[in-house]
Amino acid sequence: MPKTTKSADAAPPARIKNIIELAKLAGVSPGTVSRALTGKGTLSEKTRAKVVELARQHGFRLNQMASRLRTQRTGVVGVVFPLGHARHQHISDPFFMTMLGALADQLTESGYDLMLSRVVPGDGEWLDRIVDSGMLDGTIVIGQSDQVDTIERVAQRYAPMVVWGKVGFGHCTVGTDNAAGGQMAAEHLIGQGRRRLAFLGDVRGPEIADRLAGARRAAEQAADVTLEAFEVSLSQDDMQAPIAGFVHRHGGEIDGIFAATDLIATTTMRTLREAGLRVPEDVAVVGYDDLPLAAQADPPLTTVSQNVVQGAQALVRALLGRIEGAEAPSHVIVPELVVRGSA
Amino acid sequence: MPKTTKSADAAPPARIKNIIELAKLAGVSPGTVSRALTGKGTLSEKTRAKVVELARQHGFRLNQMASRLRTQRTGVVGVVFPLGHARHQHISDPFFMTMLGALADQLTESGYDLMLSRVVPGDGEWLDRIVDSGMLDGTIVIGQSDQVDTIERVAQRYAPMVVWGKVGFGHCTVGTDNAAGGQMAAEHLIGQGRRRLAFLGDVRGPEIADRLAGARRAAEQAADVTLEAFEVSLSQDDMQAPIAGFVHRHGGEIDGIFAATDLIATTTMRTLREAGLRVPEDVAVVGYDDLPLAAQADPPLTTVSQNVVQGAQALVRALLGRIEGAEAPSHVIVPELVVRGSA
DNA sequence: ACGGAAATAGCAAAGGTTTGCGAAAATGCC
DNA sequence: GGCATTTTCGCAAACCTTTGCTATTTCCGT
Repeated sequence: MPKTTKSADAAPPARIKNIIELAKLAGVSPGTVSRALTGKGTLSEKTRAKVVELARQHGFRLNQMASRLRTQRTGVVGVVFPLGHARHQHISDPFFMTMLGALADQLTESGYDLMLSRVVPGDGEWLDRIVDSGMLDGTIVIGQSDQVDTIERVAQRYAPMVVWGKVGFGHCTVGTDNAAGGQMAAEHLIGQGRRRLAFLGDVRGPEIADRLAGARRAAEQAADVTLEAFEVSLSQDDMQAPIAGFVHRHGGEIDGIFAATDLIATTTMRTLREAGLRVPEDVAVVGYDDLPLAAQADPPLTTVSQNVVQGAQALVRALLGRIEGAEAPSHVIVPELVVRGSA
Repeated sequence: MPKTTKSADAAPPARIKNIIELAKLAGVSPGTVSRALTGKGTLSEKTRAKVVELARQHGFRLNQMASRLRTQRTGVVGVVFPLGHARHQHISDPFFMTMLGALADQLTESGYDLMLSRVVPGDGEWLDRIVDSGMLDGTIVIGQSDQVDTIERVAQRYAPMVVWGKVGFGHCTVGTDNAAGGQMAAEHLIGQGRRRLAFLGDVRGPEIADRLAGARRAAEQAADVTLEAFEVSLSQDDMQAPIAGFVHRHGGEIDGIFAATDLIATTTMRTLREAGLRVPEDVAVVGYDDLPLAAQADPPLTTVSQNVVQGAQALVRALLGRIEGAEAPSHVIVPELVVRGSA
């Protein structure tokens, strides 16, 4: 029977696969190993040190799946991007990616991991599947799309969920005041002397509808200003054609554009330029979101800032509160107009 | 004893919480319920339909945590971004975000969920903790940073892991030929008549070091071309100061810049412009990555494309192969120079 | 209607950890 | 040293599902 040498870091004899094997090795019970490794419960310092050291030597780590099953707590927050309308919108959509980055920074700092869950739109059960998966301590939904009913229904019975989007539904929401933001955008265009405005976007999402409503209000309050809305998909792949069509048919008639998102705005600016129209001289353009790409655009895009970082903070704070069982209220972020070169 | 009415969709009497309760309700055994709901094993169509219908009525879904514990298969792939050097680099780094978006699209299409795991750099155990968490079927590491040793060690014992970065280590890697890309960038600058070149980046990551090496090779092959390297952090927060210092001290001397990343390139262009230097007339700038922001920059950035989408495809394909137990080899992507306005 | 083959479903162990309860051991005090 | 108190640790149930094995039922052909 070969004696294991005691030389430091000799190859560990065999890989320990669970708490029971380690317990046997340490001469204690599995429960004690658990207490030593999780730091919960009370244990003598000597025993704890022995177990921890043994675990280190053998590279043993607790099986998370089992812990989580037992404790009913996962340390994972799900982030979902419903694609009700705009089916082609990818997860790589710039707004979602920006929000996701901010959320990831916030969540990891709070000790949570982040899971991007697959969303199969089409049936009304997608959100139920996610929240009932048993994998998540909480869920963050980015954007209501045309799924308000589903979200509302699930929120009835599932507390740890926070939604980014239009505030005012039954579920806990964080978002900017889209109507106010839309109004600011239109008022800025009007203040620059623009009189024939166009709105580009897809109003099936309630946030977008509010932006248009705000802009309408501004247009009505001003004298001799017209505002016409054109349907443009929010998805990068599908917006090209309607924008080209719009520029082709109406490019010469209008002098101010309010785009529902920065992505629509920058794409439109490029299309306008290709059509020989100058921004902002011939047509002024205002976007919405203030993504990093807005500042990088040429000319730099004037846009309504949603302040994504602040939004992510508010989302995470509200969600953590709800996970603890608190009654986190909805939260409205005041939008802010960022004036750059495009209008 | 109240009899439950049979009216369609009457409020479900009580929430079913596990397979056992449902089994009791259906008058079958738990095992049968499992077979009915997972579709595995063999079962009469009648029994299956009855159980599935009952589950639907009560909104019951299997507890994923328990299934996963039992089957030892999670359907989740971890994505990690090691921050060895460049501690301040956030998860919201544009390259990482772009890659993450492409990976998310790929993985969700293959039926996997994606988990962003928290990385506490500092000790050599961060990767062990992630792969041993028992939560993941596989792991994708984005960038080697200065953690090659750790990655190498873990790869020895943990097969389902694929790394984005420099190809040529022991672990399975997908990445562009950084030396070739660096050479292309420098050759382009030289071809434009530039003679006094600067490289901006942090060579502690092997990918970046290769880019510099490739550029060096190009400079040496040309007559009377100088190339000097300056250390600039890859992190958005920390690159400002060194770039400003570089422009201040050397802005007038050099006529061509090869930036290690698009982010460094665009930041440098902005700083140059603020210093009164014109791009590309006074100084030509070439980036690396070809992120979306490169096309949006002003002037549009000439850069070496890493083709992130193709890279994500290759990563996912290799990983899925390895999860199945296959021997997926490393894969080199040929970089491509994208000439735009900046050089 | 009967024998045998095939289909169906139940039983119970396994997957690995956590934790309330109680027993044993250690400590403190006189 | 003896008793009361506190600390420490083991036991076993619980978390919920999956699956190999086997017993039972169904079906088919004759």
